[in-house]
Amino acid sequence: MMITIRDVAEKAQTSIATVSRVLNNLGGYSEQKKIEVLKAVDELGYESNAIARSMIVKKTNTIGVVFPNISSMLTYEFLNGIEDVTYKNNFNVIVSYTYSQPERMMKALRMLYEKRVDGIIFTSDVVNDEYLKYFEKIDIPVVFLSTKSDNSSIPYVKVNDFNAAYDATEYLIRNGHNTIGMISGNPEDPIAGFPRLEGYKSALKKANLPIEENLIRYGYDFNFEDGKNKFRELVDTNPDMTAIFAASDEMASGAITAAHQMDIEIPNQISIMGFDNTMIAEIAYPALTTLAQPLRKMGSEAVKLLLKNIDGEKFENEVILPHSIKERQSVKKIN
Amino acid sequence: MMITIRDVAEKAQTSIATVSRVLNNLGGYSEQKKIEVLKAVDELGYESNAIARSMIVKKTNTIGVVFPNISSMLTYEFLNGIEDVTYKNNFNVIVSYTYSQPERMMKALRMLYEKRVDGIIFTSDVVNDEYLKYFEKIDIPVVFLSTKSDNSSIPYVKVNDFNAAYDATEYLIRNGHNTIGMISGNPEDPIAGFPRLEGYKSALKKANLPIEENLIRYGYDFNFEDGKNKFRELVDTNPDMTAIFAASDEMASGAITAAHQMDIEIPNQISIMGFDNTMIAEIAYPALTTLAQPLRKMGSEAVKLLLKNIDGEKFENEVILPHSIKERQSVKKIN
DNA sequence: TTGTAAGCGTTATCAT
DNA sequence: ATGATAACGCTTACAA
Repeated sequence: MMITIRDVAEKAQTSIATVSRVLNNLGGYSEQKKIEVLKAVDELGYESNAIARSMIVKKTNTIGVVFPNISSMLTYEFLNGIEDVTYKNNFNVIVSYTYSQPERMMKALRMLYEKRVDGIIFTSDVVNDEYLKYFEKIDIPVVFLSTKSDNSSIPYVKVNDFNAAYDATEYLIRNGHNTIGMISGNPEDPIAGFPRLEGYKSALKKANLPIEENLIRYGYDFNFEDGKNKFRELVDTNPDMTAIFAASDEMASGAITAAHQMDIEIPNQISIMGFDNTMIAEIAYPALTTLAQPLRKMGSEAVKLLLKNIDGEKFENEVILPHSIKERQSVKKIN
Repeated sequence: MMITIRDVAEKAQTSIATVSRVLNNLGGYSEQKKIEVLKAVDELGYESNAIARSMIVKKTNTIGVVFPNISSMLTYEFLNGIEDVTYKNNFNVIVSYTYSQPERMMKALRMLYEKRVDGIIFTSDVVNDEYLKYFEKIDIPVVFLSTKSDNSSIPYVKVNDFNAAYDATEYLIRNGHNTIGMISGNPEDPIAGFPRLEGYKSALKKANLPIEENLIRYGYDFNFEDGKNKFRELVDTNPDMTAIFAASDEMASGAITAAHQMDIEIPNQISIMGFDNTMIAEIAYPALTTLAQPLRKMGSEAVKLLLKNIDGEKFENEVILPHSIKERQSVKKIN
């Protein structure tokens, strides 16, 4: 049935030990043996069994990645960045979607541990104590991607969300806006919610602009629908508002769609600034000026960090990647 | 270090066989023993090692999914549909992106085989003989998702792309358009290219409309940029054209963006019809009327088919899912 | 009901 | 340079 190292050894008239040696380039065999073994491998079409190997070497060359229910685009970009470097390092990646449900997360984590993945990338979700305790228990390298926890020394890679939101807001101010609304995500979200909200407020304060609660609306999922609804609310109650900063491109594009429906011209009447710089920003009309996160790079850096950890090398306990402002057409410069 | 079934047996004062039995609910032990074992498991925090189990039972409860470089949105929807049912069935999924490069595909396939996945979902890519030969060799259940091969009896799940494109074009005709351009993908693509093109032509023919090569443009990646460029070409050389059918939402949204730049009103001057019904269709402005594929469902059906195959149950060798037309605002009815 | 022991397909240790 | 053989952590006959 399945061709094993034994079949190869037999065909090459040698022992399984020698076959293993040549297959793993360990040396300690004659050139002659090597040729015979390789020939047998080729003729039999033998391919080694990583499961059996894993048992011995205690390494599966597989990592797990858990995603909550975040934007499809974010997921895609992260995953691509991740897969790019795992591929180069001969690792595979198991993905799980958890929809931010703790039971689902725990089951996913347990399955990953059962399969003895060498490491885990935990993405964009809030980190609770149950997860941390489990990470501690299973003692597998973990890195947080676009999230972090103050109760843990697990390394993370992200942008500085506070600074990013500050810069985005400051960009609007610099371009002549002084009544700026915000479509925030869930303010309880310790990454994409609270810090971005605070960054917005901080930029306002720095410019001596008042912080009005009425100019702030809270979505809960950073999604298109939220953006649409919150835009309407914002416009209905803030006639003087000239710009809106949305905490995600999806929300920003929802806002733009709502604007079209309300016959409000973007950016002439109201400017909109997004966050993320996913493909959505380009597709929206007008195309979104947005705060760009290096999403793919965040993914690949997370894996690099994880692999260092797995290999027992020294690794950073935080990597903050630079953000930038991508100018397109959704913000009017009114200087 | 690692807690094994041995530790549990020792602590529970019994044999590893009995521990295994209660862990797997095999019966053949006293209630008393069961309690003791479970207690030991709990106290030690034992979690079984799927790798070791896989060696014996020759099943990893893992499937592999290979994606080419198709649209991020398609990938996301497929993967979600897939993961939904694997999760329910206690399977994990390993994803690989191949960028449609045969060497990369072969490496990915080999890695999946090395890890002894129980099945493979092969998505949206053209199937060459090398792949087919490898599938035959490794003798692992495979299902094609949104692709197929005439040289193979490997089962597939997809929509009927010819009919779908026919219906999309017929919809435009029915709504009063008679000079209809097409932004096709690569016509060599046996799934999203050729059949959709033929469906378009067939609908034209059926309505006694001429098929003009000048009304057809070929992108190569079904992407946004292609859509932009091909729209311009089409408009520049076809003053009478009132509608365009694009073979993907991404191309359609590219067309819309180009239209905005050229000050062409959609749908008043030109109607645009997309294909896929991804989130992009909703974000575009005007929102895309498009031919909807049940993407998530396609993913989940593919897994169901695969799992049946893995479990040795009877399975269909093709499942064609129904498509539909999702009306939004990008097509004008000029009756 | 329970335990002993033989694998599963590798790698790694130890002789030779 | 080579080959036996003992792990690895489980499941599963087979005995008792």
